[in-house]
Amino acid sequence: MNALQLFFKESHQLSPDDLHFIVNHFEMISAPKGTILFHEGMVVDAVYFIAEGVLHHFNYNENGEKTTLDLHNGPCFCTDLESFSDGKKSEDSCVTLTDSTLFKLTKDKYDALIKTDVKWSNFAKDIIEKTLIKMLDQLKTVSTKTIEQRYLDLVKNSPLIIQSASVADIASYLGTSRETLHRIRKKNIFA
Amino acid sequence: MNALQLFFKESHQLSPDDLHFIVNHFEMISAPKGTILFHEGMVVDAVYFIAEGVLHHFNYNENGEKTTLDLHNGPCFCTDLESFSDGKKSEDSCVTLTDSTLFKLTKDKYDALIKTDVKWSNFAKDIIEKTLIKMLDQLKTVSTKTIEQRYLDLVKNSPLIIQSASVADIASYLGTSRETLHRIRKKNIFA
DNA sequence: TTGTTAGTGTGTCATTTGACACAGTAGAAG
DNA sequence: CTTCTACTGTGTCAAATGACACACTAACAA
Repeated sequence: MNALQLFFKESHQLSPDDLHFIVNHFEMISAPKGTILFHEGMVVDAVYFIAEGVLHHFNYNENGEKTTLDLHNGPCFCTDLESFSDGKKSEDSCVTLTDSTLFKLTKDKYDALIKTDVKWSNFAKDIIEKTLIKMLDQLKTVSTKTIEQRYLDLVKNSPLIIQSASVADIASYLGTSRETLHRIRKKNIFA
Repeated sequence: MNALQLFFKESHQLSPDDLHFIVNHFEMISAPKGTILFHEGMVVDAVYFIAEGVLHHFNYNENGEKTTLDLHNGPCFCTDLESFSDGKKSEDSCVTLTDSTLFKLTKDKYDALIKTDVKWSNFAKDIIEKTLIKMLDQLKTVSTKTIEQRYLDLVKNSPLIIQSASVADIASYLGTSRETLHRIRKKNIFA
């Protein structure tokens, strides 16, 4: 049983047949470090399930400065939803920071799946809803906790991200400068 | 035709019958300034459509400090999704800052609606998806733009929020102190 | 009227932060 | 091995920020 099946089995009650049916719509991809899932200017026509690996989701602001939007650590889904959903050109890019195992679901197959059965429409709704709850929580965390607290949480909960991403990218993710993150790290050598 | 019908008509293609059917599940509420939609500790068993009015969505962190999570300005939906979806006790509170017109959909009716027809399941999925895209954009804005830029955007796009919320609450929403927001306002008297 | 309360405007000051500069290091490529 | 490149570590300093303090105003109740 692969990571995708395990994820679906634990998060939703699906019969073995349903599990098999849904997983067969995904294509497994072994993506070495440095693989570009999508980049600025392209239409993102797939959603990826990250079974294993760390991914860097970023964009460039109007001054050409790189901003880290997210550091994904599987298992979780990853796409540019606005591009995937509306067919717009993406403003973001996403690259693997470690060798990764991904499962790709193309938009064609996704759309077909949604139309097949109420069950799959509700399935998609639940996944989107869970993602929204996660994002709302992230927004709450950003406005409530200090950068130091968030860094320590990251060290505790996602050591793989700390290992794989550069200080500059982590600093950008936390919304501070490379130097300030360095001060925080020096202060918390024990962590 | 009321604001809810107008919103649904513009955001989704619905037949007049469908429009009538869905809107009839909502209850219209005239909520004077100071009305509490939900508060910390209660299970939020309804989703609200804000037809008109400004609402303050906030919580208290572990130090007992009030943090503004959102300042809603209709037309838009408002609930504590995690509480509504999972039946958990809410950590947040939501209060009207102006006399408001709301449309309330209880969880019972929502659940029944979802089961009725694929159409309503997909309808809910689309609304949740749009909300998620909005939240992702908000998260991007928070990490990309300066507080001053965000304040000026707020003045430009949501003058009602600026008029209705206190300086302290807006500062908290932007992630800064009352005093720093005051400096920004002094610097931009023209705005 | 007089308190009372909540919110605003503003000055001072210590602290934090970001920007800049540069040395050190590790890994890749020749 | 040497060179190149990217990243890390670190010091200095000016600027931004938050905390504190207090006067002022408006709304409301006694």
